[in-house]
Amino acid sequence: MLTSAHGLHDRLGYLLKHAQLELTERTTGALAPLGINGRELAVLTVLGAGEALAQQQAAGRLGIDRTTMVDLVDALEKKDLVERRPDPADRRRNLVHLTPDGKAALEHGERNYRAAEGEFLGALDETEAAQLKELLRRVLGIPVAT
Amino acid sequence: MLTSAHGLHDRLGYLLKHAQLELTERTTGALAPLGINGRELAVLTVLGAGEALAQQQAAGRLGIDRTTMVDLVDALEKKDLVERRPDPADRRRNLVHLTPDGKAALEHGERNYRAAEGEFLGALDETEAAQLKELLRRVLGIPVAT
DNA sequence: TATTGTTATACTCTATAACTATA
DNA sequence: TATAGTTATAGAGTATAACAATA
Repeated sequence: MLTSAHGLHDRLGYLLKHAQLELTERTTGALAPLGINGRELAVLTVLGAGEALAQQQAAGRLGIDRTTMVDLVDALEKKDLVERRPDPADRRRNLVHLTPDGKAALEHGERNYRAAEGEFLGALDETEAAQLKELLRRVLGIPVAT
Repeated sequence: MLTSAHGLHDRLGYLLKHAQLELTERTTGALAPLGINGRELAVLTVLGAGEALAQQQAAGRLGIDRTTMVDLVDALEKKDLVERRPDPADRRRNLVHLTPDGKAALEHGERNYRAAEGEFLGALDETEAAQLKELLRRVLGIPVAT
């Protein structure tokens, strides 16, 4: 049984699953002092990237469902990190704005997230870490940022 | 807004999540004709690696809970792919054996899984694909197979 | 008619606590 | 007392279907 677990450890599904589990654990811990989790930081990130987005636009960028977005925005609004405002141009839409607290949570969260990710990638040097991300982006068909 | 989604696409959590989602979709489709999914193939893999394992041993290798393993073995047993046999040396334990059908499902499933994984990694050449896996193994602290 | 947000509902994966039978 | 398996239950995260308001 020389290659006992080889079948498992050569499987990309296993590697991705356990990488995600461990990374989530680390980032959740790093964000807990801010009262948010990784999913919420991701929402704040897309909302803070440019002008305010409607819920469905934000959901699209995150690759989640619009019904899932409702609860996420609910939670962030309850913490006063975002604010729903009806779009004057199309009153079916809620434009979701970051509050000052939300902008602060985004900034601090971003820093804490980066630190946690860096620790998770501790076994790799910076070139290798960048390489890992680049390979994943290429697999997913995400164009290289210029 | 040149780097519009940069904040997201540079985040390992986002990349891992979406890689796993797409890979799961592909492998699920590739295994569906065999009547199993990726998790079940993983169980068959650890059970087929050497001598029969108790449920809790198999759960440990997969990194899942023993209570989760119960339902997985239930499902596989219902499909006649595995068989629970009390361990004569310790009758609290169930040794889970692959049936002939289970061995066939493992072999065919392994082939289909590899094919699906290969398609998912289609944007990479073989060296890069191996590199991606190796980087993930190092991050997870999985020793290199010799 | 079509779309945005919402609600209700359900399904998957997971874990915790309590039970049973064995040790 | 401790452990393997089981059961009941509950919590995330997700999606589908149906509804109200608006386009």
